[in-house]
This record gives sequence, C-alpha cells and structure tokens, in this order.
Amino acid sequence: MKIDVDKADRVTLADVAEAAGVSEITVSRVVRGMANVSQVTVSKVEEAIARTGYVRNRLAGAMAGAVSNQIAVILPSLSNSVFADVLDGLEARLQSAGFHSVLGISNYDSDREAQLIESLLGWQPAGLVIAPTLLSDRSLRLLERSRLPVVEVMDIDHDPADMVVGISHRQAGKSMAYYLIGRGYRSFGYVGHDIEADHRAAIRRDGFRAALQENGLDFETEARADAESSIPLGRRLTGQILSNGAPRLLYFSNDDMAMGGLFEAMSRGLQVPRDLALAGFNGLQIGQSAPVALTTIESHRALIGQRAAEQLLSRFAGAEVERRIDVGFTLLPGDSA
Amino acid sequence: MKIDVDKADRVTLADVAEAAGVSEITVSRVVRGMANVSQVTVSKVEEAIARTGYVRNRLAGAMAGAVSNQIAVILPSLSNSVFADVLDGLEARLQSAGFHSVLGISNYDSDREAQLIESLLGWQPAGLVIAPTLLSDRSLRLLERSRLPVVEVMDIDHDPADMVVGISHRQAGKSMAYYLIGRGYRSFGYVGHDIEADHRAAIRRDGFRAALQENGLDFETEARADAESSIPLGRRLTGQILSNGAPRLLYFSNDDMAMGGLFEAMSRGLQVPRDLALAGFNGLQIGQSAPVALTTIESHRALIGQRAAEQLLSRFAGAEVERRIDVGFTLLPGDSA
DNA sequence: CAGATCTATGACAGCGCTGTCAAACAGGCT
DNA sequence: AGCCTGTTTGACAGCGCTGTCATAGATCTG
Repeated sequence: MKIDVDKADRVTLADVAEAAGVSEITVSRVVRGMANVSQVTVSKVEEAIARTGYVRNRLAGAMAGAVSNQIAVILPSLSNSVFADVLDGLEARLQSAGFHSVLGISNYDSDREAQLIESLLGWQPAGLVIAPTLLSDRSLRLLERSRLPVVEVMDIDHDPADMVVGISHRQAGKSMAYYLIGRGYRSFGYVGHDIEADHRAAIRRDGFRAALQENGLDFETEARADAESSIPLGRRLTGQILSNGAPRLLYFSNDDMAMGGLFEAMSRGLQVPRDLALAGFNGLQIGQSAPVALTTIESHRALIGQRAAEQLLSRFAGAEVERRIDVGFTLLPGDSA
Repeated sequence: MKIDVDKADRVTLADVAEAAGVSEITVSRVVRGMANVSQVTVSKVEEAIARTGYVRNRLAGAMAGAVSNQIAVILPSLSNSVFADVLDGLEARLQSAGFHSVLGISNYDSDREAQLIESLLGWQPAGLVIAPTLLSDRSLRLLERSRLPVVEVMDIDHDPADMVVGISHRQAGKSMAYYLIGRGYRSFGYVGHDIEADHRAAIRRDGFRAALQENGLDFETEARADAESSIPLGRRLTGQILSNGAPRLLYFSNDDMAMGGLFEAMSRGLQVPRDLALAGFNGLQIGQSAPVALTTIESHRALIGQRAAEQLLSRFAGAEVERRIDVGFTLLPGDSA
C-alpha cells in the first residue's frame, strides 16, 4: 500500500482524511479529542494519523477561530533567578493545562518592553503575563484593545490594568524593619543595586525607611551602584561601607547582594551577627543553607507564577476572578540578624 | 472623520488599507518594511496604522507562507540556573534578530520531552533548540521529517541529529582530575545528585574517574541521592561523608552541590582546603565570590545559548554551518583545592 | 408505526495574510 | 515619437484548519 507522504512532504488533515476514508472535519474532531465521533471512526483515523505521520498545525487551527494555546510572558531578566522561579511555576501550571509560553525578556528597558508586547500580541496569544518594568501608555492601550486577560506579577503596590499577582514590596520592607527594630537594632545602613531599573527594590527600601522613620530612625549610610544585583556587587559595596565604619545592621536590596555582604564579612573574619548584622530579601536557597542562615523574607516566587497561571486558566473557563492576589511573604528569622 | 475600528474590533490589513486608500498588499509591504514602496505611500500607510491601532497578525502571516519567527526551546528545568543562563544567552541573540522562543520544560522526563517536541512543532517554528534528556526514536523521526534546523545544546559527547553546541563533559571531568592529581591529591570522594536523570553529570563523573584510573586511583567513597542538585543536598551528603572519615578531596557533581559542601565544612570549622579540599563544575558566580573561591570549571552557558542562536540564524540565512560546536570550558583554579 | 430525538458525518465558507503575476506609469534613449 | 527599463501598485488565489449548518441514519415514544 502506497502512503502519500512524499509530494509536498507536509502532511495535512486532507491527507489523513483521504488515508482514513473520512472527511477532513472528522479527522479534525478526532485530533481535538471531541466526543461526537464513533469509536470505529476514531480508530481508523488514529491509524491513518500514525501511518502518515501527521503533525497538527496549530497555526492554522488558531487562525480558523479556535483560540491559541500560547501565553505571552514578558520578564525583565532571566539571569536573576527570581524570574526564572516565577517562570518555572508558571510553566508548570500552564503545561499541565496544555498551554505554552512565548517568552520575551525586556532587560528592564521599558521601550523594549513595549516592543515585546506589540510583537508578542501579534501571535494572538490567549493571555499575557508580565513582570512590568514600566508599562507605557501605548502598551496599556494595546493591551486594553486586545481584550486579552493580562496578569501583572511580582508587586501589588499599584493598580493593575487587569489582574495582578504578587506581594506588597512596601509591606515586605516595612515588616523587615519592624522585626529588626523589635530585635533591638537601632543603627542601619542600606546596600543596593540599580534601583532605578528595579523599582520593586526601590519600593522595599522606601517601606523599610518609612518604618525606620516612624521610629525616629533613618539609614546612616547607603551604598548603591547602577548595576544589576549580584553577589560580587554586594561584596564590593559592603567592603566600601566597612572601610568607613559600618552601621550595626545592613539592609540589602536582595539576597544576592546580602550573600555578597555575608561573604565579605566572613572574609574579613567578622562574626555575623555579633560584629555586623545582615538582612536581605527573597529567601533564596543559598541564603538559607549558608553557615550563617540569612535573615530575609521569603517571596514565594514559584507560587506567584502558579497563581498567575491559575488566574488565566479560570478566566478562560469563564469564571469571575479576583483582580488582585496577594500571595503573601514569610519572614525567615535566620541567624544573620 | 470616522475611523472604522468598532464593528468587529479587530483591525485588519483591509481596514488599514481602506483608511489609507491603498491596497492590502501595499500595507503588508509597509508593515514588513519592504523596499519597493514609495515614500509618500509609506507615510500615508504609517499614519493610517497609527490611527487605526493596527497590530500585525503573525499567525496569518506565518500561515500565508512567510516563515514563522518563533523558535521552539526545550529545557529540562529552569530552577537550575544553568538552563536559565542558556536561555538568557539564547533569547538575547534571538530577540535582536526578531525571533521569539516558545518554551517547553521537560523536567528530565523523556516522555514529556517527546510530547513537547510534537506539540511545539505544531506551531511551525522556524527552528528548535533542545537540551536533550533522551531523544526518543519517535522524536527523532518527527524532527527529521520536519526538516527543521535543530540545535542540541549542552554536551557534545554524542552524535547530534542535526547540530550540537556545548562542551565535552567527559573532557571536563578528566581535566579536573588531571589538574587535581597534578596538585598532589591522591585521595578522592564523589558527591552527586540524581545522575540517572542528569546524564551530563554522569559523563563528568565517568571522565573524572577514567582519569583517576589512568593513574591507578579511584573514588574511595561516593555519596549520592536521587534528587535534583541543590545546596542543601550537597550539605547533607557532605555531612554524611565527613562523619565516616572523609577522603582528602571531594569532587561534586556541580557547583550547587559543592557550595553545600563548602558551607558544611565551614560550619564544622574545617579549613578549606587544608582539612578538606573541594571541586565543582559550572563556575557559578556564587562559588567565585565565596570566602574560599571554589575550584571549578566554568561552562560558558550563556555563550552556548548565543552560539546555538547563531547556528540557527546562519542556517536561516542559507549558510553552511558546522554541525558540532565546542565552546570550550575554562578551569578556574580557585582556593578550595 | 409516524413522528420526535439523538448521534455521526460532511459541505462550505472564511480566518488575515502573502506569493505570484500582471499592469500602470515615469523616465531615458535613439 | 517609439521603445525599453525600472519602479510602484494591485488582483487573486490559497496557506490548513474549524465554526456553522445541513443531512442521513439510528433510536426512542406513545
């Protein structure tokens, strides 16, 4: 028996239909697992699919009116493990529901972000998840007009265009400050990375500072650099501060930076927290496994991804959903402060 | 002047064409930035696009024959920063060339991997990048029939279906062993994570061991667990080994594990490398910034991603490309061994 | 057993775009 | 003027699929 696979090489529904002796639409129904096809026909078609090596063309499917199963995802960076975690959680839920993510990385650049939105929208995705850097007006208009379910993730300190899943970074900053003040600390310094680009870090810092000021305190020193957060940067800036007589406690823009601080302290033979206390943010594994466990705040990142996925999925299912989801954070006391 | 945006809400080429008083195909040419359109017409069309809020539908475009600008990417995991780094490098190159990646995460499961391949192929991507767990025969046949440029990434210790970019993990293992033997070490132990799932870690271990055996040596102890690599796991297993009289040097399946080892040693007040020497693999930032810099091998991961992207891009450009690209690795001497 | 109700299948149009080919026109040259 | 070349524009078909509506049997009901 000759199988027609050669001539144009691309096997279409029509080819399978012919091979199975049924109509295209019937094959389409089988492929999509629809109920109203007889068992006999299903087997015939499945056999024909196997025989011809048919691969579903989702492009055509999506065009013909069925919705796409693609979700556009826009993140500022992947080298920061925080976003990789969010993506991981997101993917896990999406995949199990049969969706794929189409990825865009904005590099904390809001023009890039706008471009990505437009470009990804062109694929007619079913939904969009974004960890926004700064949503331009143009982007917002595009999103609105697209009528797409949109989930902003990470911080819920602003009004979302549609839905938002994350935590309040302002509260996270304040909580840490309250905790530390409660522990008796009165002398604080701040060590941060590029806070212009990473506005969530800025919000944490503002929250922390607000809590200090409520208690008549303030940062005594700050060390900042216009670079992405990293362990070496944390180390370098901590070194700078230590050279000029350090405050009692250093609050870091995140755990990467704080690990740098911890390493610098250890290298100088300082006892943490006796000689210098440290606090970070994120609850990265590394900080919790360190010889001196980092005092920090766990920001349930994978959970944020999962909940974002779930928001989309229930929206697709036609359910009414909450616009703002606070997944909450957990203060990890650690031993560094 | 009334603008037709309301009725079906979705603005199409036809709408723009009408608004600009030209034909659809002319608008299409402007949108795609083709040369053969007069300057006057271009401005008219651009104005109409702005006015109507047109967003290009790439689905339809890809269907109508122009190729897709999507690249399917399949990785085993994202919680492992190694793959996030590869993806980061890949995305950077792809984005600047106007491509997007569609992501699939296989979780080191080869059935899942096969499913993902088929499913992503359905989007008619222009190319595929995969860090394979185990390419099934069915997957290989699918890939072959699709005639898609395929880049396997990470290890080049096998014959690729099409192209491969990475390093020889066997050589990486051997190189580290040679280096350590050269430094005078003669007593070795191995600490590893789930080596069944992560075959690249297994190859490194085999390479390391082969080099030991060439010198009449072997691992004196091994500690392994069937879990993903992590700092806590490295810590736990190192703890186990140390309780039973440790060898002089521990070779870890990767830097995460090795950092766990380093932390455990520090917690026990051991001097590294005097009391215990450690070596890892990957060259993660964390290891290099630690108080005792980790002796390890830098596996240029972002570069692997970039080169993979470049392979695809030159293939698209019709160029003849090498099937196997070895990006090489760099031994980082560190202070831990 | 006529009529009502399901179930299984198919015909047809069209999603929004681009490749192909053809036409209209401007200018250059003899 | 007549022919040629190059530029700019458009008509048309069709990519592969699915939504809609129609139809042919099969099954049920009183």
